Amino acid sequence: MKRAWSIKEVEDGLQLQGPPDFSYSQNVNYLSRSALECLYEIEGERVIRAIRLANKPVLIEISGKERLLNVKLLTSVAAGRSDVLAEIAAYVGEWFDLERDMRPFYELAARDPVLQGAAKAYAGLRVMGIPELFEALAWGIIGQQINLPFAYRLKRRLVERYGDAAVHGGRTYYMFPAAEKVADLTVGAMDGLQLTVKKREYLIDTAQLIAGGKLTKSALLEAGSMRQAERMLTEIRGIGPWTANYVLMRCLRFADAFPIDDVGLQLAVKSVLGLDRKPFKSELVDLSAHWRGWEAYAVFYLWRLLY
DNA sequence: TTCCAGGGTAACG
DNA sequence: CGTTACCATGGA
Repeated sequence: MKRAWSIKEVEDGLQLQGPPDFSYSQNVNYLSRSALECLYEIEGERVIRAIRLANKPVLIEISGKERLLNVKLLTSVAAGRSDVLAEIAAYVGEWFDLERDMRPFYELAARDPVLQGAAKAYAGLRVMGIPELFEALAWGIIGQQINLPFAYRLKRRLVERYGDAAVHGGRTYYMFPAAEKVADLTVGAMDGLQLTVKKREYLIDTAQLIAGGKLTKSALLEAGSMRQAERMLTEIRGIGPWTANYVLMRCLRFADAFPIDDVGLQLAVKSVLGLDRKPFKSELVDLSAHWRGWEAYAVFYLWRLLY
């Protein structure tokens, strides 16, 4: 199968050429949106993070310009360097959404009064992904019904207590905790994180499903349809429509995933349309009829107006 | 104190 | 199936 982007091995890592309608700086600007993020470090337009390969952290540093991404390998790899680089390329490709052809979205957005402003302002932005399923689900669960700065604080506490890390240049780079690690925790052990008891239960239950192989990305992708995958997720206690669609959007990359009940979406639409109240769900249903097939990108671009 | 934040469950028609 | 209480936690 032909990719819309290309991979080249170079001396210190990889050089990726992104697809059309991809802007490195737009996506890095998105990554910079919160100073509270704890899973990567941004310096100027360079991004450094640890990713999990064979359950061990490998450090990469990404830089780039326009459609180009340079991925520098900071961890020394003795054997199987090409295999490691291939896995890194796959991760970065998923993270930066390099596979998607976004032209249909931009055509649709240019004609849409709600989307056209954001689509123009952030042209080249992708739905930045969360490739690891447990990280995506956990981040969704953590973020339920709390404001974003607090959600970041909760994530940081969890990550610093249970996440594996790599040290480089005197700094510590954490990975999100492995599902296997959280699967073995108890509600009591998770005291002091400021997570509600319910959320702790949801996190542990979800971790156990993933660690036990009962919930996987491939099972969700092969569910047959987005609706089927959504059903698989919402059958899990603690994962409702919002969390399911959030994960389908950012991890499984369904372009038609749609967390319609999202407060951020409501606030963005309120702002764009100059309403004096949040839109009713029925209004969002009507507005989003124009977004069909691209709801996830519509939401992501609207969120970008806020954060 | 009240209201809100990138919701979810359970009970009830 | 759609509605409606009720829940949980910190911040403004």
